[in-house]
Amino acid sequence: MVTEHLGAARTPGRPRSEKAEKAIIDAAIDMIAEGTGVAELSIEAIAARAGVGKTTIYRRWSNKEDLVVDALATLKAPMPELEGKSVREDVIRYLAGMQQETHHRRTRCIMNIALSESERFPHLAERFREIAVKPRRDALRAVVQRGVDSGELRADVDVEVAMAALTGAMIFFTKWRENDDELPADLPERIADQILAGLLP
Amino acid sequence: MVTEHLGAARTPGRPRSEKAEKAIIDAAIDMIAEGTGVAELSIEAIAARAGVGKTTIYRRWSNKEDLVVDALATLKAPMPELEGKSVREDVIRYLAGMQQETHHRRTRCIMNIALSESERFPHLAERFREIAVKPRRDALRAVVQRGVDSGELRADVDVEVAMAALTGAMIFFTKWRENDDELPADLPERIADQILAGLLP
Amino acid sequence: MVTEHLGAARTPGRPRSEKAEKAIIDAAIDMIAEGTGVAELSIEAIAARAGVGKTTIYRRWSNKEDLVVDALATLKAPMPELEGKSVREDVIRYLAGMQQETHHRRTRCIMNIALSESERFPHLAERFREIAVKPRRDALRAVVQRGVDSGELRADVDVEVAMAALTGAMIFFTKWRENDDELPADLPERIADQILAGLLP
Amino acid sequence: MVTEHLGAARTPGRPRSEKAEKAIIDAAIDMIAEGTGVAELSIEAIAARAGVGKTTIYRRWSNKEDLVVDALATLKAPMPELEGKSVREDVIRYLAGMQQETHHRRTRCIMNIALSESERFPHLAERFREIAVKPRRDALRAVVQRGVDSGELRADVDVEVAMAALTGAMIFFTKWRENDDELPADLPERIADQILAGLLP
DNA sequence: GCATAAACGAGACGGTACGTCGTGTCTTATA
DNA sequence: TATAAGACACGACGTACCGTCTCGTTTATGC
Repeated sequence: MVTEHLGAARTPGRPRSEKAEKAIIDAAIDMIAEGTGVAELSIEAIAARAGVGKTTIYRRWSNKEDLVVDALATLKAPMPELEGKSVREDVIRYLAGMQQETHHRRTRCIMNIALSESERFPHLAERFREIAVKPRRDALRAVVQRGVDSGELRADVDVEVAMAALTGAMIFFTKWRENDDELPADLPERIADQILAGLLP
Repeated sequence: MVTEHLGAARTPGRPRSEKAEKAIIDAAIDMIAEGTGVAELSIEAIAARAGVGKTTIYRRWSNKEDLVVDALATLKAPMPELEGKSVREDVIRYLAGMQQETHHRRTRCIMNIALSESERFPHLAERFREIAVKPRRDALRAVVQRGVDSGELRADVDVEVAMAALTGAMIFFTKWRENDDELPADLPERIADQILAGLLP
Repeated sequence: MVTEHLGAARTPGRPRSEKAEKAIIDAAIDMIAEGTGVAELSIEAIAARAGVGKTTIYRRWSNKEDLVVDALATLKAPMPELEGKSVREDVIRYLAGMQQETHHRRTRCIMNIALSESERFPHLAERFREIAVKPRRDALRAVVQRGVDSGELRADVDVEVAMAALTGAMIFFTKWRENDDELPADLPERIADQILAGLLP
Repeated sequence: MVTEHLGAARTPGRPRSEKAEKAIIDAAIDMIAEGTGVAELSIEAIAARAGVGKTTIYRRWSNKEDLVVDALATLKAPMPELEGKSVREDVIRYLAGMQQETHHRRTRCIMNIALSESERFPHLAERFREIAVKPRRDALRAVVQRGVDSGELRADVDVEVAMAALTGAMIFFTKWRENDDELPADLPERIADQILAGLLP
């Protein structure tokens, strides 16, 4: 890469079509967003939808998984702004962001895929963590750490455990709630306040 | 069943073989435990492994999901005893139970299946919640409620949120930890203490 | 076969569908008769035309060639009656039969296939010889031999060479004539008479 | 072409490479000689074998058949000398030539291709007739005609039928003999004598 | 000598057919 | 009536070539 301007090697033959690549990824994302599971995704269908020969897909990705990984990578995960005045405010905003994401069809599907296929498609899961989970985690960690540093939170707070409790609680409600009722609107506040305050009298 | 000895109506023809049924379910469980995802589970393979015709499977279950549901039902989820002297002790024991389950290959696979396929196989998820999640949830709820009633915990504790925080934190570590290092042995204590104490000074 | 009534082995499972088999062979024959060469014959197309899964074809024949062999076998080649009063009359009738066969679309196609694909599909050629060529050859040999025996032909006639000359001459006109003009109607007589009479003065 | 010496327009750009052309034809011939049927001949393989791009082939020939036609044209068919003293001698020499050709691997393959693919590749067949069949046919016709003119043969001999009988008989033995035994060495004599003498007493 | 322009190798492109596998249904003989 | 065995129509798999289409490079001339 560094030496490219010095006459770096150029592969001979016709270069791969970026248009085709985009069409393939778009088709895959659309189908996933429409509810097709990764396992149900057929290369044949993606090719047909993208108006592309199957070979053009196999030339780029040897697995369905690799394709989906690349597809996921194109999805920019919008991040909530967490520059609030207090830890409580930021945490609530963060949790509210999580809660809201379950409403957007596209985000929800992608997230579900990422979460639910992780066991079977480890590459996929890892990549998802990298592009979607990690930035959020880092943002939340910064919020908590800032609280510890400023004295807003206790000095002996275990940052990782605190993050796990906050995030885990919301995920728990989102994914394993017992009925399909809408989540209460004040859930972020309730989670934040309770974890901040603790359970002890 | 109960009235059978009274000469009640008996369906004519050859009765279904319990042996076959057991063989099918065993085969399915084994394959899942060996890492085969529900989607990858092929009826053909189950039949071959169980030494059974495919018809014999389809006669009993109309689809793969129903089969897996029944297979799951045969797995008795051992519950930790939560009759400890304090809320803290019980919570730690509960979390430790969760953590340990991730070590047993079989339990882990089953749990992963149940968790990860929930989106695509809703019946399966529901059934799993019923036989595996609910009893635990109830047990934990009882522990927390007991704490509230006894004054060991604050009176205004939101029991559901507390449960979500405790369970969610552990799941978070179990499923979304950043590296594959062994979980620290004192994780249950750390989670319990932090959530009990809260984050505020 | 002979001992079948004594309790011969019966393969378990659903027996192969004769209807499907017939549909496949019919489809193949039709496509060949319509001018599709053996090499151009696609299993996919045969299956579609026969309303049959590809597997059903592959289950029966491992090669396209084997399929065509069996297809050919179902074609009964009608034989001319050769019970005439003289060798000359029988020979002319025989040659006229050959000439006529080139007019019937179906017969012609089959024959062409058989002849033209023989190099690449040896099984096919062998089978064709067996069911189509040999009976005719035998019939002609009988005619010539009868002539020798009866004194109608010379005693020192080389029967095989005589047959080759007669049949070969007609094939030569049929397949390698220089233009596509219709063959003259009196060709059988001309060939027969000339070969019977010889070239010497 | 005609005006070239007048300084006519010369096509600009790089001229076609004769080397490439030769390499392509050689590759094609080799593959045919090795037993590959025309239908099995893949342009891809020819290009690879010739070390040439596929475009270079398609630029010269619009289809496989045209390529093979040109390939065949490069094969000079050696003709037997037929300047013998008698018709009998020349005919025997001619037939012996046919018989021998079936021994040379290369000749045999080419001939087989030409014969067997004629139905499906009409251009090919026509060209083959032109470069390989017609000269021989003409030579044989001259021999027979010479016999008729000189009185060595009967005046009323049908030259075309005589040629068909002679050539056809040999082809018949060559291509449709019942077993794979070696052809008898005296076959040319036997055919010639029998056809010259006729079958009648 | 240097621009022009076609031919060149390489290889990607949209397709079609390949032969295999798994689906869920069906059809046998046997229990 | 249930069973095992296995055939059935269907549809997706991943591969091989098809004939076409870019690429960057090479190789002849004509200015």
